[in-house]
Amino acid sequence: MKIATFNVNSINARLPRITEWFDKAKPDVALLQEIKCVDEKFPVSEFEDRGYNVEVHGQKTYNGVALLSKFPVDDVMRGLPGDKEDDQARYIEALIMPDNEAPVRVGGLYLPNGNPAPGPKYDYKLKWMKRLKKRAETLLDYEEAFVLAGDYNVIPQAEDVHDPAGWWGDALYREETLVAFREIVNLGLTDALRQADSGGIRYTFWDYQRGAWEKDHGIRIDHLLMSPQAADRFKDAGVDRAERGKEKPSDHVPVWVEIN
DNA sequence: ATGGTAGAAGGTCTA
Repeated sequence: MKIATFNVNSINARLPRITEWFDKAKPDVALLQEIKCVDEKFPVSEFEDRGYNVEVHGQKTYNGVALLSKFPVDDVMRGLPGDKEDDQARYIEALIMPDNEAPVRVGGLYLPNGNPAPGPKYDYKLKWMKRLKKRAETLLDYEEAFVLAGDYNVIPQAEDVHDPAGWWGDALYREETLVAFREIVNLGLTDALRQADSGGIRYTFWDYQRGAWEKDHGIRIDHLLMSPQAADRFKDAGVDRAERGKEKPSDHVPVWVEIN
């Protein structure tokens, strides 16, 4: 089963790129972030026509996530538990039920950027990460295969950024962020890209500004974290880097994992 | 030392 995550930076602005990528990459499950539209404006039929079940957790202007699956889905959950005041659409989860493979639960997430740090937006990011940790703990208790994938807005370590010294202190790359991220990973999750043999670890985001793509000034912030039961089924993972060089691209590229 | 770009919405914010 191929599970992909892709921060599309507006589903409607990106529609030609996305449908083209779907037809080529053929993910079984796709988790999309920053769709930037309400549920009613999501181009559902574009994906239903390609054989996907479509689950959307939309929001006007900002954020918004979606889950697309070739297989039947159950237990769909919209929103990350743990804060009733939080009305930002950043999390969607479902149980994927293939016909002749074991089921896999997937969570698609758009973790808050958190800049400027320190400040209220950064506080929100750290709180959100604590809630995500809680959710991961709950899912681990089920002792089943799951993948938490999305735009984490976290640069895990120096090799994941072109200019570590320049980035240090940013909300994506500072001590409290890394501690919070490690607390989640250290529950027993495996970063899929780090398992990939060949060219697995690559950047997944290049800013639109300052010619970041041309200079390969990227960062790795889109991650797929696997539970032990999913990690045992790991086959391969990769980054569809070429998408960044196309016409009207997102500033992120798709990242995927294949499990048996 | 500031602004460079992109998107949605709408005359500004977020990234």
